[in-house]
Amino acid sequence: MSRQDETYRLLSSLVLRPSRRRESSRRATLDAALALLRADGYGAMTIERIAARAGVGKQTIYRWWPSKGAVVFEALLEDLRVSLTFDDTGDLRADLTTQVTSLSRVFASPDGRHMAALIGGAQGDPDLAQALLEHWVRPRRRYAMAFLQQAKDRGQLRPDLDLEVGIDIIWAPLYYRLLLHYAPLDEAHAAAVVDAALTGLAVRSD
Amino acid sequence: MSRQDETYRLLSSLVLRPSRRRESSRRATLDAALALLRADGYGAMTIERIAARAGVGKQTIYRWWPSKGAVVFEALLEDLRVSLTFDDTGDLRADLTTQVTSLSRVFASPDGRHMAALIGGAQGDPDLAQALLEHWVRPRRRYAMAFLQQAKDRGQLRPDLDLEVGIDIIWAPLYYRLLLHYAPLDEAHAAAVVDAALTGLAVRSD
Amino acid sequence: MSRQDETYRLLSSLVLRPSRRRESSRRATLDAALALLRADGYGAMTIERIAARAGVGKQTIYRWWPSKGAVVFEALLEDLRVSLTFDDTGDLRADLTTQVTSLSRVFASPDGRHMAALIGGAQGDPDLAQALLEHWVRPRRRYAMAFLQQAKDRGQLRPDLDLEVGIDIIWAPLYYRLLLHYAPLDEAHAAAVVDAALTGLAVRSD
Amino acid sequence: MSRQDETYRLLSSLVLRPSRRRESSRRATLDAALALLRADGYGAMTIERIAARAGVGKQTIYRWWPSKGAVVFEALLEDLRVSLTFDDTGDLRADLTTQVTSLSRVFASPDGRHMAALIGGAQGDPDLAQALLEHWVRPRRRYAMAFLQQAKDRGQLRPDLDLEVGIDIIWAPLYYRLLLHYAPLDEAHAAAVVDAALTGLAVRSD
DNA sequence: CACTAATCGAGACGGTACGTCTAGTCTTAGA
DNA sequence: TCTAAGACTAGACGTACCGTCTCGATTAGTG
Repeated sequence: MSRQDETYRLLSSLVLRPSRRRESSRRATLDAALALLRADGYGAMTIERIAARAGVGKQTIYRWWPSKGAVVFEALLEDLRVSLTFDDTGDLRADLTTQVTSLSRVFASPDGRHMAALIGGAQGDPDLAQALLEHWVRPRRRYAMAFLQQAKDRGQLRPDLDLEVGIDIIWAPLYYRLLLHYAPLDEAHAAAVVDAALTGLAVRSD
Repeated sequence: MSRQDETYRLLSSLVLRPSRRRESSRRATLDAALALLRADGYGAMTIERIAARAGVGKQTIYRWWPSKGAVVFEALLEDLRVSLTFDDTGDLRADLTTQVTSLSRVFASPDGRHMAALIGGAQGDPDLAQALLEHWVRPRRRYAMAFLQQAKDRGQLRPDLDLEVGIDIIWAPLYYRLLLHYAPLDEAHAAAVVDAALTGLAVRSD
Repeated sequence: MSRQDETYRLLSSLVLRPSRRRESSRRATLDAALALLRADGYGAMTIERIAARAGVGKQTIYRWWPSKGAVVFEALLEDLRVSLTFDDTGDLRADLTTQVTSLSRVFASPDGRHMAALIGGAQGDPDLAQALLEHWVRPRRRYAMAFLQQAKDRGQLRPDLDLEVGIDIIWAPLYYRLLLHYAPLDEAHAAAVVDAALTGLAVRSD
Repeated sequence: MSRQDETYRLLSSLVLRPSRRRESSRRATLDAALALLRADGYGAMTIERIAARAGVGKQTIYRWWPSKGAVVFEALLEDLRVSLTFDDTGDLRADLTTQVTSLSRVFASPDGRHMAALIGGAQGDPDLAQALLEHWVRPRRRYAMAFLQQAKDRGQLRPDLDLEVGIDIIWAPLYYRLLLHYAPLDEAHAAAVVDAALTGLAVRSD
């Protein structure tokens, strides 16, 4: 390849980006990925099989996604459409419980296992980890942060509270149970977590 | 052979079972696994390489461990020796902070990445998941439970508190940060989590 | 995809089949097989080692040959190029002796051991047996048959003779000595066999 | 071990040789070998399986036989008991035909495939080759030689005939057909071979 | 008749190769 | 030019046997 070709290619990929990417191949790939995920589970999937089922060349997948996890995550995310937004009724405890319960239900469903597998896969796949952070973790925390900030502004939360830590305390237990299989995820647990987080474990010393 | 002999033979083969497992092979395998883990990371390891480095037949590994993850976990656990026990000075907040900080330090160290990889691997490896639950999660929670129960008995915790939920709220954030890579694990975070969990997020309504 | 397209696709895959087999891999495989055969002998060879020496993936070998024996036989046959054709000088005894001696020399050479190993291997490898029959036994017998038929037409052979049996009697002793290691193969033996076969063992009763 | 001990040991092993070999183990091994040969064929057998079926330690087999082939050959030979002796009625052609047909029948039976497998195995197993030569080939040829010598003495065979070559010509075709699978072995073929060998292929030139 | 050493069954061991699978790259024909 | 198809190198998978090596538990023959 000549120097000029190279330059052109670089420019076009960054700037012009005609993006001859064929939408039909993208769709077929994601559909196949989702179908295989639901049928066989994350571990049993391979890029080879996704390509075969999608009627798409392997190269086409490697061209547009950095790893198996990235394909599967995109497919699952597109399908999952878990609500990000909070109802803000003013009843802090109720609104939080609604939100936490909603995620808990997803985690308890078959798709919960797939999320777990993806988080698991991300431990050895930086691209997937990146995608997960960007398209799952950060948006969720952003909305939660806004919600809690409003509650704080209304004086419903301790004024000295670090909201990042608050989010950790409320949501981390769901991920813990999802990934450690210590005990099942259910609505009672979700509600109890919100309750304990808001009230605190310690007796009131004042 | 007499009937009695036969019975004896059967019993001895089932019950006494001298288990001719050779300790030297076990040691070599675990040492090799640990060395490779530290050198290349969990993802880059293979049973083949563990066997080669240990100077052990692959079959010998497959004979005694159900999966790569199980070998690595046993090796890491043996080496880690993270303290399980709590100092119980009576100062609940201080004791919890000490304990949580200690685990946080492990998670922040290189071995934290290995623990993350193992928890990740457990999502697709039931044997590893089982081992993790049995030899990591449950013992830790058992000690934490005893500790919190004593605090509760002393009247330091809310009498209506579900201690399982309490443990979740205190420790889950560490696993969350370990696995989701949202933000680094450090001592300040550990202390803030303990603090928020004990005090609660909400303003005191009374 | 239209119905016609589908039909075309099916037909082209079955009939046209461009066979994208890469000649360079075929060559490297056969060369490596021959080199290993000559160096270590048939028994000590493995598909693994052929692949390694050829710089070829194992799968590529398994894709195109049904067994180790089939690869080795193809390699040896390509290299051996034993003459099939007969000089037909009209002197039946001399021509046969020339031909039998020629094969006897091959059998007495190092390649003879390899042929023996291949015939041995064919006893438990139907694919190799098939290849041996198709590319060694049958062509040889076809030429021998044509030669003997001409001699018979010229009145040099008994008119009631079953030529298949005639071929057996002349050539089988070479295979017998090759495989049973009863006594060495040499030119004197080859000539004696031709002589005895033509003349017969019995005294002439007329 | 002292020098004297060593000497004693050597002597006793060579001379006294109490041979504590347990006949029951030998029997069980050979029976198991034969059963597996008949059930699965030579290629599918392993020393491991023979030992397991015989209820015998692998070491015991390795102690007394040099290779799988040697065990199987001993087992088959013990069971086969093909007649070695010739009826000598004076009718040379008839007696030979009887004998050749008898071996042809064995080769055409399932045990023929096993003999073929053993001859095949002998190509890569010197111990088996040795056993085959000693206990199959040589005894057979010895008897044939004696028989043909008598015929020669009676003036039924050409006085200048090399009897080794004569034996080759008569019996080799059976081995050829057994091992090359060119055409089936049947009684007609056996008779035709004897006939052609005795009479010769060529027209009588005198 | 007890002793003692070879033999036995069992099966773990270090190895090697098997045949399969998938990764990720490369080649080719066709749209 | 980009795609699908799929062949390619590479190498791990988990299994099967190899032949060697303990390990106690039988056996014989000997002392």
